[in-house]
Amino acid sequence: MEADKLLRKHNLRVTGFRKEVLALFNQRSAAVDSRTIEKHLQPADRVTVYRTLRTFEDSGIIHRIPDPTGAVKFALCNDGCNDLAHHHSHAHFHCNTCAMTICLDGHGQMPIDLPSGYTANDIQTIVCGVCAACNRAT
Amino acid sequence: MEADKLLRKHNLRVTGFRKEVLALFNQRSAAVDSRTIEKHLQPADRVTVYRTLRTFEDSGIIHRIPDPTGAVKFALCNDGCNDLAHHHSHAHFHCNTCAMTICLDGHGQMPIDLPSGYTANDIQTIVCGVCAACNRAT
DNA sequence: TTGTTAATGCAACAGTGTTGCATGTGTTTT
DNA sequence: AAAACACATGCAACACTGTTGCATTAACAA
Ligand SMILES: [Mn+2]
Ligand SMILES: [Mn+2]
Ligand SMILES: [Zn+2]
Ligand SMILES: [Zn+2]
Repeated sequence: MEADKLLRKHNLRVTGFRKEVLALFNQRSAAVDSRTIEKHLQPADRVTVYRTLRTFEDSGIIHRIPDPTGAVKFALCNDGCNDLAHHHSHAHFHCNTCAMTICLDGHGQMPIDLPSGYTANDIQTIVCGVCAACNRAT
Repeated sequence: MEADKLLRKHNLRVTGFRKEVLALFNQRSAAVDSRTIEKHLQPADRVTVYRTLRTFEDSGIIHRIPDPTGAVKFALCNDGCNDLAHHHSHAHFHCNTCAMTICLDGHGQMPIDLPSGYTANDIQTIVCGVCAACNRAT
């Protein structure tokens, strides 16, 4: 979606920086971390990057993807997410070689037995392995 | 397993600090983070805590459990893990209320379709919700 | 018991993310 | 179009997590 429309739809002010961040998300197929935004949108203040990411996440524009190394990345939400709730049921893939992370759309979750008294809100699955590019390079 | 035997089995020197860390893991059913070890085993040097955790992880004594908030916790490996490889196929539960994390043993993983050329080594599943204690407290 | 090797403690540092506050900009109202 | 308002940004300072180098101490083998 057009950056202007997307921001207005989520009741956010349309600023140059936010449009640039959205453009960066759109031109990348992989998930993006704050450092990448900071470097790519020079000169970008680290604080502004973090606040923008938090605003986008709180508004339902992007979702947070922690990878198994402890790093945190973000990707655009497909649709239907807003300030009230995110609803994703997709897994993520993390490449152990190049650290790239992508969303894996289109498959459900296996039911999981929980101990008595426990309730589940959300199930997050991270598949770790080697991506196509890194497999070819081997 | 006895701390001494466990350490020797993994070719690690038996030190007081390592035995105390293992005792802490044994007396807790939930996963443990570095901060907890540091506070509980006063006076414990932060660097020593991190190096001990890394050594234990590299040796196959504990495994790393990143939770969706970005925090990292650790839990004892059941068995069969060593310095060459960890083999776990269990999910983890993270309580959104009290931030407690536990291992969920005894169930497999659903097969996941990957894009062409991608290969998977490991699948990590994190179930987020509310634990029994927090549900009762509501 | 002696010597070798590894573990620990301390200091300093890097990276990530946060807060307070002043200033600038987008949006709405008049 | 101008003014007023609310919010976004930039800067400085800080907290937290984790790492590295180096000197000292402790484990263990000979
Ligand atoms: Mn995703
Ligand atoms: Mn586990
Ligand atoms: Zn890769
Ligand atoms: Zn809880």
